[in-house]
Amino acid sequence: MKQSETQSVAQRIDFLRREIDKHNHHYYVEDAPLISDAEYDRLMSELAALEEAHPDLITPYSPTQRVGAAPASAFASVRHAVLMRSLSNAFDPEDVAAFDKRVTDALRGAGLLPAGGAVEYMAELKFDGLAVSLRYENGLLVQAATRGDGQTGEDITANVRTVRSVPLRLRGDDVPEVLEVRGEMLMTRQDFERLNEQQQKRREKVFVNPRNAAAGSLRQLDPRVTAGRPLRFFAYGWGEIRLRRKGGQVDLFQQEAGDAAMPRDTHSGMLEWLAGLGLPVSDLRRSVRGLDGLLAYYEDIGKRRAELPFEIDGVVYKVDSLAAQNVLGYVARAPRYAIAHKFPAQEETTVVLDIDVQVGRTGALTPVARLKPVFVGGVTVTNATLHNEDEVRRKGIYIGDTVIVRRAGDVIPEVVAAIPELRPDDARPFSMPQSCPVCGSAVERLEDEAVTRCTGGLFCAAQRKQSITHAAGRKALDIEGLGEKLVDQLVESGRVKSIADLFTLTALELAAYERMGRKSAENLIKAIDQARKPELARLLFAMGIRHVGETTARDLAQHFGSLDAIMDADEEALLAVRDVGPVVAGSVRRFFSEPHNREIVAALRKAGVEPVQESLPAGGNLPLAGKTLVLTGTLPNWTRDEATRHIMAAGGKVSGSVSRKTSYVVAGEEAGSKLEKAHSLGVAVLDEDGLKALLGMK
DNA sequence: CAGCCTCGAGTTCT
DNA sequence: CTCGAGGCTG
Repeated sequence: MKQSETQSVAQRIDFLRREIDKHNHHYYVEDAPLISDAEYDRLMSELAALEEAHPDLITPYSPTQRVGAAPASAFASVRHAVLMRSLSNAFDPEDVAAFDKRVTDALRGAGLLPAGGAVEYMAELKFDGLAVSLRYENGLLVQAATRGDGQTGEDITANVRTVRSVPLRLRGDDVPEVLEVRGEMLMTRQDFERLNEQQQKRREKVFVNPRNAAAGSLRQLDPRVTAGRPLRFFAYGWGEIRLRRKGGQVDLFQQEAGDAAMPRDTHSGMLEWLAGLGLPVSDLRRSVRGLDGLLAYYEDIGKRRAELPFEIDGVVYKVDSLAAQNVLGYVARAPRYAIAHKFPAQEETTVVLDIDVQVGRTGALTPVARLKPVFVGGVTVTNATLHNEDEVRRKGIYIGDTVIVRRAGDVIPEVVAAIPELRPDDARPFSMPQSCPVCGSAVERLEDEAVTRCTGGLFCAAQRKQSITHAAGRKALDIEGLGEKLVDQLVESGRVKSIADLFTLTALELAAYERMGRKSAENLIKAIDQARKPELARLLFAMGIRHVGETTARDLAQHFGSLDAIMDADEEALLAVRDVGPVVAGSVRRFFSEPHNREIVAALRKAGVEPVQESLPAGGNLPLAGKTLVLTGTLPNWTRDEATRHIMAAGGKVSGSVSRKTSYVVAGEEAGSKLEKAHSLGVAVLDEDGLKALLGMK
């Protein structure tokens, strides 16, 4: 091969590497790709082909060489040139106030802060991932290590090289001779879920949370496995830094923050400097002033926590001036110039004391974990549903196990997984009882169904109680004052056997029950009396027919117009209703062919209960006709029901789940997964004002 | 027949 | 809110 040709191949290879590095940076660090994935792939394959033809030109810093090393048998240990410290924690505003006061006093004492002046801080996210240290020499990534005990960590260079947001080469001409970057490895929630789906398909280990997934991925002995894991990196600090003067001479050697001649003189400036070298730095960092600034940042991030693509467990405050940091120094292993302000944990471990079985309105037996009380997500959790038998098995939960409990974006606590390593010898597996724990009737579990049911029907006190509570509910007959406790008494005394019996109660009679004064008894009778003219749809829903919920009840009421018509409808007539198939039709048919249920209807009528037909929304040009909306989070002024009423009055439909067919998602405060889904499907998102505007109310 | 879209049912804590 | 399951659509 001729000299000039080799020369031009080398030039082309070099050009391709620089191009690919650039596009990597825009894609993974700036989050703003300049070219399509296909174009990127073309560059990569051209480079790979050239390198294959000219193996002598391959260097370890080529983008094709991210997966280089062969599987290792163990991780070597690495001594950090500069200690990797931990942070002290603040759990409430008082802790933060104490921190700010300590800092303010110390800096005033040192003459670095005028009297009355507030401290400048840099506030940033506290990522819930793994702390790592990256060492660059002359701009090239030479080593990556876990935090370990802060002094010594494990060498995970081969794995970290596969992470695309970690540059193998720093950008720019003026790279330091040595730079140790400190930061966090993590996985986004979306990537975590995708990975788990994949793992499940391959019948491999499913991870409990993004943090564990990130940790597990970095601890792979085979870097090829790590390469398939979608890890991200964010830089937030540094260890050793050696800059060079023009001409290549080393200018300074930095170990501790605040030494005289760092590349920048503030923490925020340092992070910008790191970003300038091509390292990913979160753009949710802010410069703030004084205690108020710190707490405002905490609040702001807390609100946005659910919509962040990755998990955080708090925020971190650092005194911004490096000179001030230096004055403040360190206590034990933690700097005095910084503190982590933690959010209430969203995940905790606790112990399953027992697994009880509850019986629902339809007879469904639900296992419920009784937990050792644990504070998670801002509340103390003592119970958590385990849904059904299969779920308990799938999660491998034994009574006595230590388990991970989560209270994620939503409200309802969930047992995520058991930790089998902590299982005591006397732990015992859970099994569904053979008979109903309330009435003793046999239980059955139909093939292809996940739930086990009590066959006792209304003979079962649990089912009687639950069906009456259901009928009194806000979306059914809306009888205020008929709570669970009172229903328990009424059913246990035998006075109330069905919803019809409610309408024969007298105030005098009621006053005899526990915790029922004369006044509240009279109020309840008034509430019951108001329920004598229910909308047909509400009455139908109140009856608790299997497979007939709020929506189906409304559809049936609208289609048939009267209770008699529905009671007498045959299967064929029922199937003509939209969204009613054989299962629902059969269920309605069976319910009303049951003499017992027809008796209840007769008794209701005798007690003066007569359904009224609801009025349909007026025609004309309704602004939301044909639109489907989904509500999530808490709106500033309207309750969920109020918003629903307004939307329905405008001809719109309100649905519970977001799909491509959703016209708008109306998001309020603390919106959860539905908002995320709306973003990922590209569905338009409104706030309350936006909704009002659509309704023509603004 | 598969895949999508909804609905129903059960649940926690203050 | 989430899961399971019913019903409809391509």
